[in-house]
Amino acid sequence: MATHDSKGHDLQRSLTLLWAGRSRGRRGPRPKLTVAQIADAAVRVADADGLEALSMQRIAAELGYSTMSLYNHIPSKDLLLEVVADVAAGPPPELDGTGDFRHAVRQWVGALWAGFQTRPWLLRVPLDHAPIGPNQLAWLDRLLRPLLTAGLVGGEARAAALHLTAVVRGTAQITMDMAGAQAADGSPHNEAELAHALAELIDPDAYPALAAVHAAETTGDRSAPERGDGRALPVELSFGVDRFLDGVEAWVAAKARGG
Amino acid sequence: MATHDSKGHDLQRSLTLLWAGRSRGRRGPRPKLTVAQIADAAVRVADADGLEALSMQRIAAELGYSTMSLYNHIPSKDLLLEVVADVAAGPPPELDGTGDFRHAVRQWVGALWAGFQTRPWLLRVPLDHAPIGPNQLAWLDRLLRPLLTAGLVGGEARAAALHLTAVVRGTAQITMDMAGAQAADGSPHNEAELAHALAELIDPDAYPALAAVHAAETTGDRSAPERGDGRALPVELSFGVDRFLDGVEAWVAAKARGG
DNA sequence: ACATCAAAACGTATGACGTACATAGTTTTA
DNA sequence: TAAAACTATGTACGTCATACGTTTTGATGT
Repeated sequence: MATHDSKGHDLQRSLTLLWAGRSRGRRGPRPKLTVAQIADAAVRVADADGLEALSMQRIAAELGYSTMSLYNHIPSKDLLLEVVADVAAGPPPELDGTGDFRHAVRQWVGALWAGFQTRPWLLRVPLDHAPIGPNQLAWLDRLLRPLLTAGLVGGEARAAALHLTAVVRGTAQITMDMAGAQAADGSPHNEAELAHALAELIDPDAYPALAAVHAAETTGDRSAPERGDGRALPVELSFGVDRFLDGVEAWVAAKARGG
Repeated sequence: MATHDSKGHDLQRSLTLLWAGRSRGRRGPRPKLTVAQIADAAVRVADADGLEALSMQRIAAELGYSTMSLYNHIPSKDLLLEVVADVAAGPPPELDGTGDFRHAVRQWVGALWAGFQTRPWLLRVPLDHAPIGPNQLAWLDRLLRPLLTAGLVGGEARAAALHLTAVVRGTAQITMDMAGAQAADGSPHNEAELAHALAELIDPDAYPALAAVHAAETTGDRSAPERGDGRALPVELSFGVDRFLDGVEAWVAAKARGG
């Protein structure tokens, strides 16, 4: 009854594992296999064949060890995945510190987006608590810097950072999975086929707004929502992020005026 | 070689399954078991014990059928999950059409957020392509309406809708998973413990901005980022969404002035 | 140099999973 | 009534995470 089966969620274990704070007992052979090596191998496997191919057996094979040897260094696959996610995230980009906070934020967004392009499987890693890995924290820190210099105070900056992180994550999940699909085999259900198939389902009575938008995009009326102020951002993100930054700027300005 | 193993991604199948366009052959016994029944049972299981408990055997047991019977109505578990996700999403909320687009958008955001609270497992369902289920489309349509009346044109409204959907999804994923953890067993690693444990890891040299924000929030300096203009939205969302809406409003106003 | 012994590595085993396949059963049409 | 078309079931296979018991290893205390 006490053990609700429930995944451990052992925060302590997660932390020590993520931060490599191994206690290293005194006796016995020094481990030739390390958590870092295991995580690296896992990243290699996921990069090659996706997250669903990332089995303990596969990782062990990659390293030339037996499956169960891995469990001498990590307590479970779930915990390993946390480490893997942090390792795969890598260090955050260096941003321009030249005062233009919009530019810096856009750089950060672009870098995170690019990361998800490079490793789509990162989006499939189930996250079981707020990010606490060294790299995850570094990414967060890098985003907070321009937000703070822009004039946001603690709580606001935190909220804005959450907003931006969520946008990139969510947008990537929603828009990107299609890409993986068409590459799979020769089946040509590209964007065109989907658009066509959908068009027949969108009953203008049931979905008036959707039909209107769809119609507008099919004809030449595509009033391009890109732009901003020039610097490159993926189309899926630019409009939303730019509007958000407009709002943040206005907020800061209003605060300054107000006192 | 041609079959890259790759999951089917059979768009046609997905569509006909999602839209219940069963061809219903002429001969043979009328099926007593339907896709809808299976999906409902699946939702029941996921609601009760989470997505990881959602096995074909479990669904079959729930319905009193053998495991393999399910495969007479659905081609694979992946496809079933698509249907389940759409069913579980349910119909979108009715929004105020009283001209206040901000209010309507906030209502929508709040409803989606509430949905993810009610069914956290929806966030774990892997999405393999853009939403094409009836309910998913209905949600999208409902969001597009206030955005269009606000003055956004086709592509902009689409981008804004994507932005908002992504924000809610992403924010829910990032902030919410913690909640499930503490409920599991008696282990008391609540927010407090995590905050404490983290505090020791946040080296101000390595993470200056993060440390600053953290410090500001620990002392009484919590300049609350909530507010907006009063209507209830979850704290995690309100600041970001309100800033975004500010930006959208300004954008529309600028367009109106510009011609 | 040698004995000690914790830790590393390995092999085997278990139970759950998705689903291919062959079979048996049932109802509608010809 | 016979055949066709479809549903339901049971068995079987391969893969998964991981518990457990055994063997191997090599740094430490003597």
